[in-house]
Amino acid sequence: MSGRWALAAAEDGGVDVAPLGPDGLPAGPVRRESDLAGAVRSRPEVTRWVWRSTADVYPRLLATGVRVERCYDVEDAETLLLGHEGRHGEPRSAAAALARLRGGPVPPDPPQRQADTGAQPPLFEPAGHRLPLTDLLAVYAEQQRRHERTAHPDRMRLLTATESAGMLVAAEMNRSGLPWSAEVHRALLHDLLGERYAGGGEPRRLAELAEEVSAAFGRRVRPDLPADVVRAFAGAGVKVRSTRRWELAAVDHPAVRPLLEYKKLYRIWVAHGWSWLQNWVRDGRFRPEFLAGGTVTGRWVTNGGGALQIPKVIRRAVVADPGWRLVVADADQMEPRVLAAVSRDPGLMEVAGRESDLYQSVSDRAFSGDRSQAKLAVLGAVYGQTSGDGLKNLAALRRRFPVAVAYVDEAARAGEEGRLVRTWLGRTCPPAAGPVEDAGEEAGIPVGDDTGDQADGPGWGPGHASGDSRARGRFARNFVVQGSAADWALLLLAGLRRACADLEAELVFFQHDEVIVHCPADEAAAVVEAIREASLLAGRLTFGETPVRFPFTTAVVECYADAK
DNA sequence: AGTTTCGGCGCC
DNA sequence: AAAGGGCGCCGAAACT
Repeated sequence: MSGRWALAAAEDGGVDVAPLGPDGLPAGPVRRESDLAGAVRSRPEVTRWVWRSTADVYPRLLATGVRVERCYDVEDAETLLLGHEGRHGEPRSAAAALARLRGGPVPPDPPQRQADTGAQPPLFEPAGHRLPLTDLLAVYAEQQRRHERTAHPDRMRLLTATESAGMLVAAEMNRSGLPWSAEVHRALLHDLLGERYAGGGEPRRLAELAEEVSAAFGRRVRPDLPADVVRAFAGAGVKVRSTRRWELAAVDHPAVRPLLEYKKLYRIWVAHGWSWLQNWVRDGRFRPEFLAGGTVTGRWVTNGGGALQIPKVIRRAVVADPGWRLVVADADQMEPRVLAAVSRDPGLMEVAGRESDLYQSVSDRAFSGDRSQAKLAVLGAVYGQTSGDGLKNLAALRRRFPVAVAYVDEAARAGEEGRLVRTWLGRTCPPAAGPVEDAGEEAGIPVGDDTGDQADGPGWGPGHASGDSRARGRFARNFVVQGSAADWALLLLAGLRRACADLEAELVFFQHDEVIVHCPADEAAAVVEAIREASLLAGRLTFGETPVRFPFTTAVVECYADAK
């Protein structure tokens, strides 16, 4: 008997397992086993494990060297199904799902698990999370039925399956870590920042730049304090509203150059300096915690170490093991290609059907030759740009690719009106997503008038198209593209993971549209080919048959910094 | 003293 | 040239 089995913690510390039939219903008696890893290891014929939570179960399996082919994560599916049903806020635990099914009081979700830096609790599925296997299966069966009630059941099934695959990948990457040379990193820091001084103060180079800034102003100024910098410029007769880089860059003053240099290096120092190295790198690996599906759009997030924001200059420290390579693969112009696939705009699909530079092609067709303007216009359409250069070319874009622009416009309208918006596979954006009613809303006030924009009181109460609803429109506009891109990227990851299972190669990094595989040098060519095949398959599985292609720029390197 | 928000910037 | 989407991180500032 192959196929699906289900698994749940038993109250005695053991584990219950049961085979499932093709209909998802139990196809045999529940068996009690004493040990989780043994129960899984002894059933290599199982192709999909149904369990409550991958984050609880899978790290324990990996710790004993057991991997699984596929899984179905009931609580993750519950989250996606609730969202699709427009019930985002409801508790998402399996216990809550069971209570809704049985009509009992729905328990609130237990507090979020801490990032597991320490030892794991002795039992998986601690009290409060655990659900007996028969109850878990009742929830699972109901979820199957709920899939059928969605707008596109086949896509929704694909979505929950691929999110579950993403959870497996994340757990495996958390275990493997990203190869990291502390030695290279230290040398890099020394080159950039100079010596560290005792007492934890600024390193030499930062101290020197701070001196230069102060000298330029003729008084002591701390460049890391925005308020101090704004005051200093005011004292020098220069009005700046903030100390953002682009605003300072336009100012003609001798303090600007050292100030901008300071800010760049300061950033390295505080975010990726010596203490970062101390905290996050051990035994030649950087180990952040990847969280699959950590955002509403489906993009991943990481806990710790800013793993998705590694500055380019620091990537010099990502170095393959001796005799191994890093295969770095980056999807080319992912967003417009995804827009082509979801909107089915004939012109944009044709352009996206070529592997050559899409922005250049758009530029050739819609404008007259300027690639950077085409890129700005496309991204502006996706992000909901409201001014600037991108807007000027939006009209041309609209003429040449009317269906594509209408697609994101409609999403924006839906968002403004509080309607649900979905990705291609059915991940659903909460109706009030985006900036709700928090402060920092004066973004709608034009530059040049800094009078009391908070002295409004009854001025603009609830109602009409506020900056708030426009912000939700931009959020929804972006959601359908960014989220559908995340759908596709998950399929890609799942396919690549499967190919790597036959090799020594491991997935070690994933950042929205970029993956890194660490592999023996003689496997690199096979990995490159696997990426190509996974991309083809992911495009077809996610979006159906379209002419759209998703080419990758792939590099086989020993050091991440050499990839671009 | 401890906790939350802000400003700025890193990545996509 | 510079109002766009998603995040995390850090120290300072602003709170309780």
